[in-house]
This record gives sequence, structure tokens and C-alpha cells, in this order.
Amino acid sequence: MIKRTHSCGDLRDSDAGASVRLCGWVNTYREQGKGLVFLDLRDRAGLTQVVCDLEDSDSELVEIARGLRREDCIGVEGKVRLRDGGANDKLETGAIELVAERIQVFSKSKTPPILPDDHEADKISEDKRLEYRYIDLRRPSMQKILRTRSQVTRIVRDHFGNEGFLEVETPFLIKSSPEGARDFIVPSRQYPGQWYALPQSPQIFKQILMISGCDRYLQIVRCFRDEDPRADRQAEFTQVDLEMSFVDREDVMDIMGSFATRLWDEILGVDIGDIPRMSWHDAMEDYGIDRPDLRFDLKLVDCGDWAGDIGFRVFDDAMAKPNPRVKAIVIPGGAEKITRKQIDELDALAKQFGAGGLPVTKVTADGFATGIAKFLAPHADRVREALGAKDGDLVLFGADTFDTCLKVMGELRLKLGRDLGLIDDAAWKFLWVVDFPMFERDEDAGRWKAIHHPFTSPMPGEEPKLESAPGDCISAGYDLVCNGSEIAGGSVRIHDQAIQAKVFELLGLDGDTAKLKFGFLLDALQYGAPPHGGIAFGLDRLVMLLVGTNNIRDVIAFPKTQTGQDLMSNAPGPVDAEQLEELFVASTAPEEED
RNA sequence: GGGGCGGUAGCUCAAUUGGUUAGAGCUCCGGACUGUCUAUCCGGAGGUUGCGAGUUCGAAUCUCGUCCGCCUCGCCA
Repeated sequence: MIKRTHSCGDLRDSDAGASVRLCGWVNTYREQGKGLVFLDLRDRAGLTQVVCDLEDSDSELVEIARGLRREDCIGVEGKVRLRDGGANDKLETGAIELVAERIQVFSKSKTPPILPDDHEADKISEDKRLEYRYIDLRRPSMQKILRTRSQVTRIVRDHFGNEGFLEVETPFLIKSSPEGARDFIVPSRQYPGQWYALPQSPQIFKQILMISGCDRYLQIVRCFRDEDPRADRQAEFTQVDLEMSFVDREDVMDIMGSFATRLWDEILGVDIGDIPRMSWHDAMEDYGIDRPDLRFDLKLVDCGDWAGDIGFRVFDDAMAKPNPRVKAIVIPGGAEKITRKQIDELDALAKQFGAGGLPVTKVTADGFATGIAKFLAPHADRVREALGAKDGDLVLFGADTFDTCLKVMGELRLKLGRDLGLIDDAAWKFLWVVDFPMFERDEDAGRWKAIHHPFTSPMPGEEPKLESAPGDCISAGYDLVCNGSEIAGGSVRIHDQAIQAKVFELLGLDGDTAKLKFGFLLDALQYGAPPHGGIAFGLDRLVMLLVGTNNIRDVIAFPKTQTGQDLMSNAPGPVDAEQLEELFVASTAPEEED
């Protein structure tokens, strides 16, 4: 077997004259008369031109070369020389070529249904790429993503390893937990009718590791949530999971911040600077979202001071709702820039996210025009000042409950940012969002819901509010946000069993239920639990940011489609009746005909 | 579970109001060419229009069902 001495991206003009061996795939094949064949040989490092010429090779070798086709896997032995025909500036190895002296065909390829060319990739439908993933992954850009992902995990292990974090594996077959996403469940053969669940995250185990004296824990771990995938979401995904003992939130944010700084420096050569902080309250009020994209401004303007005074029924109705908000987006020069069609699109978006409609108006020299101008005109001076609006601006309004109004206005702001080209693609805007409330009200269920998760601690001093005003209680949670994407989230945890029990109670988990589901954590908390906290970040989304894709399937070697299928392996699929019998499982799905 | 877009040659797409033998580029196959490099030129092959019904003299086109892909709402502590 021909064993390589170099990769296909290595050779330069300084290597001319050397005898080398390369292995790889035939990227392109160019025949120039019966006696001259050029091949571009590809491996994950690059392309090298191989030449077979009757003038300096025997006819048998040229015949072998003439029989090669795209994606054949071969090894080539020969001499490096400067190119006769002049260098190819498009290739890093373009100064040289490899004059073949021996070619070994490792394996021929059938005619490939898709080709691993980057400039063709966006033309190939994604289902073909997923079906023939082994060919698609040969593309240089896919190889680059795999490399970046590997680089990230290496930096994770190096950075946190140096900080004394211990890598510990937690189980995949665990007990099903009641809150959060739908669990994937696995039947137990040894206990008929009993089930394991796959972890949605190793949350409880990592806390128990703190109680176990591990001090600092790290795991790069698969998590499973049986919910519908999205462009940035898969049912199975990877978290980098961290936990630390004897810390407050500053310690966790420090170490995570220094990691992010190092990552962006080493992978992109970018200095992200100091990471600013914003309270959850400010993020929601000013940006309508808990992970604001700070690459552009266009803040929401609060209209609560005057919205109820102008006799506009939409605003009056909104102000009568519980926890009402009336917010505006003022688009500088928008009266000219935004077309009727765009306003219709914005209106449709607003309705999609629950708004009744989208009140609009234009600011003119003497007041307001179009839309809801007639309601605003009598109060023109006051309203214009409150909005900080100038002639030629377009103003969009949202009026509803806090949740709906901010959701709608936050989405409108993002769409406007994109559509108006306000987003600087080269910018990296990080921030810490802090001071989350502990709970939000779940009106349907008539109880409190944890904003983060039920193990999140209140900020020191906030504990009394668990009794007096749970809705006002601030948590010790924190999210790291970059360019409008939440890349990490965590909190200081509850290490006091009494507080944990109180939180469960507020969440509507009575003592028995809590004991049934989390009893082992509640027990463990009674045996000397250290103060601890941690953070987890989504590796997939982090790599998406670093490589600049908005498709999570691009950063996963073997991803699933939006309906949970693996088009290459055809999972999921049926199993034998005997397998089910052994597991004491019967399917109630309608029989499929083959 | 809801909404939108799509499925035609190996790949990417076209096909007038429902009307002759469903076309093009790339790929592939054969040929020419000794300095190509997204090679070029000449020729050829390649189709159950996702699948199943229905309407019609006639369906890629219209209707119904179904499967698949993408985007999205819900969902995702």
C-alpha cells in the first residue's frame, strides 16, 4: 500500500525535486490527448495536481490514470516539480505538481450522485446531501466545520482542565423527570413496564457531583429533547456542561467569560473585549427579548405614560389588561424607506406572534399622517416628544400584555434590523443577561413556572420574597448572549434543602411528587451540600456562530431532518417482534403495509 | 397539531389556458486534443413527472388522499 508522506495541502515550490507519496480522492480529471492526464487529488487538507505524461511515464501508468474518475480513492507516488504550464493561483499548492511514478487504486467510486464541490453545494438539495452524507462531508467547507468543532472541544478541555475541572461522565439511562421538554424513553428489559429516560441535561447529576466533593466538573455531553426540531435545534444536541463549588455568580461568569475571550481569539482572531451586562428587565423592556441582538440599536420606546390618554381604543383596551405594555419602534426616515408591501409583511409578522394588528403612523412636519394619525394628532407635540421622533420617521406600535407586546415588538425589531441592513455582519456583540425573575406566572395552570429551572437559587437576600412576592424574586441566573443568540446559560444553585423544598412548592410540586422525582437530590442536599453554581453552553450553536451558518445540520456530522429522520441510515425504523417481546413492549401504531 | 413553499433525467431546473414524441445546463458514456486547471470541442445515452385514486377525448399541469424535504407557529424547565 502506498503510504503518504504529505497531505494534499502541504507541498510548495520549495518541495520541488522531492519524492513524495499522497493519498486521497480524485477531485477532477482532465485529459489532454491520449498521453497526458491531469488529476486534482483531494484530501481534507487541500488539492494537489497530479500529472501523468507519456513523455515521462510508461504507457501502463498513463492507462491507469486514464481509467480514473471522480471520487476514486487512490495513492500516488512521484516527484514534485514546478509546473510547466505556470502556477495556479487558486490553489495553495498551485506552484507545483506531482509527476506520478506509481498509482495505486484503493477503490473505485460509482458515479457519485452529488459532488463534493463547495461552489456547487448550495445548488444541491439538502435531502440529497443528507442521504449521501459521506460524500457531502468531503467538501472543504464541511471539513472546515468539523475541524472548527474539534478545535472548540480541544480548547474546552484545555481551558477548563487548566482551571482544575474534572471531566466526569453522567448516565444516559436515567429516571424520567416531570418538567421541561418531552423525554425520550427507553424500555427496561429487566423491569417489565418500567422505563428509563434519556437526559435532557445532566443537571441533577452535576449538582450531586458537587455534593460529592468533585469541586469542579466538566462534561461535553449529548442531551435529548423529544420536541420538533428547527433550523437551530435538533432533538439530540451537545452541551458543554460545567459546575463549580464554593462560588457565586461572579466566579462562574468570570471563568466563562475568559473562555469565550480565548475561543474567539484562537479561532477567529477577534478580541471580544469586556462583556457588558444587562438586566433581564432592561433587555425585555428595551429589546423585547431576553437575548438582545446589540449589533443594531432601534430600541423599543415605552408609551405607557401617554397611551391611555389619547382616546384610541386599541391602546385603551391594552392598558386595561393585566401587566399592560404599549411600545413603539421609531424607524428613522422610515416614511420613505419602508414600502406599503413591507408594512404588510410586518403586519403579518405581528399577527403571527399574537398581535391583533399593527398600528402605524408617519411623522410629518406638522404632526402625523396615515394610519392612526387622527388619534395622535390632537396630542402631537406630547407624543412626538415622548417618541423622540423626527419628520420622515415611521412609527410602529404594539399594545397588549407584557408578554405579547414585547414578543411582537422584539420580533419586529429583529426583522427591521435585517431588512433595513442595520446589522454589521462583522460585529461580535456579547453580553451577560442577569437578574432574571425566579418565576413567571403560568395562567393556564394557575401556578408559578421556573424561568430557568427549579434548582436555580434566588440572589442572596431575595429569599424572603419566596414567601411574600414570588413574582418579584430575582434569581442568581445568567445567560451569555452573542449577536442575539443565547450561547450559554446557568445559575448559582440552591444548596439549602429548605429553600429547594419551598421552590418546589411554588412550582406546584407537592412534597410527595418532589420526593418521587427528585428525592435523591433532596436527600443529597441534606448531607453537607456546598454552595455551587455552573453553566452550560450549546456546542452546536456556538460552532454555528463561529463558522457563520444558521443551519444546525451543517455543524453536526450526521444530523436528522425536521421530522427526526436520518436520511442516510433511515432511522428510525421497525424492530423485530422478538425484540419488542423481550422488552414487554407492544406497539399501538397502525400496521404499515410494505 | 397548525400555516407556507417545494418534489419533473444521476444533479439543478424549464415546460404557454389541460393538448403533438416532457426540454436545457451539468453529470455520465464514446470520440478528438501534450500544459490543462470549473479544461475545451464533437457525438450519444438517460424519464413510473414522489406515490395512490379521481375528473377528462386527453393530466407534469385540475381535485382528493398519502409520503418526503425546507421554513415557521405551538412546543423546546
